[in-house]
Amino acid sequence: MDVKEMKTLNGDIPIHEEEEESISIRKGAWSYEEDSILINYVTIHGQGLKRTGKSCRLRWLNYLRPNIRLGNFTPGEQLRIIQLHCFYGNRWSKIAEYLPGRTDNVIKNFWRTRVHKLAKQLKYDINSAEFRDFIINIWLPTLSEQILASKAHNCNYIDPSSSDDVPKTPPLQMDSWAEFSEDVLSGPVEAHPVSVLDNGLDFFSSPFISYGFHGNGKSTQF
DNA sequence: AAGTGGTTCAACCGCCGACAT
DNA sequence: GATGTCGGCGGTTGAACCACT
Repeated sequence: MDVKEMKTLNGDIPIHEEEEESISIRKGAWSYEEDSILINYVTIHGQGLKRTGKSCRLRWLNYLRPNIRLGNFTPGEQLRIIQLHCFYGNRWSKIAEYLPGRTDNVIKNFWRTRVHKLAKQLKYDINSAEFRDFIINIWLPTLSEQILASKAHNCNYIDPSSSDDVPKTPPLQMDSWAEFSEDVLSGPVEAHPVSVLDNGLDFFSSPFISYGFHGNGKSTQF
């Protein structure tokens, strides 16, 4: 049973999600009314799933709750993740606060699959200065180009991560980051295929987040 | 078509801190 | 203060899927 279901069991009118956020979580001893609600629910629905509360919670948070965003990360989201990871490290839940509708789990998966894979294929240590330079000098500028191209291509799209409700991306502590303007980071963002760049990078070779890197005898995708 | 290896991502695990008793 | 419970977090696993031979 999810939180919203519990809140409507009393026969009250359904609670809007905005209101839901403002309702404080009760702790401590259960009241008679709460016991009644729980008994009624189990009477109607049975004890239900052979799942732990922890498992149910995870399923709800990562997949079922309203406003969850599924699907591939946009260039803007990727840019923000990379930027935020430089600031917060592996604090995935913190990073997720800046990406509405995205969970810490999917961000973690993105980092561990796409980014680690890229580092491995380029034969860089994920924490090395060389890989950091690659990100700053090649990957991020390319993402920025894609974002700007998307802006030009689709003026009506609004990037959810740029809404006023989302915390601003924290300041980065590397000089190179200053080169990336707020204009790039705050504008509308959507993935669009981008043509081959003149430096030999072939980005967006698939409709999903998949890039090719050809150079120095290395060929990879991330 | 079948086998194999690589990739993705949802789910699980273990730890830790907060809180109630 | 001691103990137990629970939620949140980051790390890890494994099933499903995909690409290639």
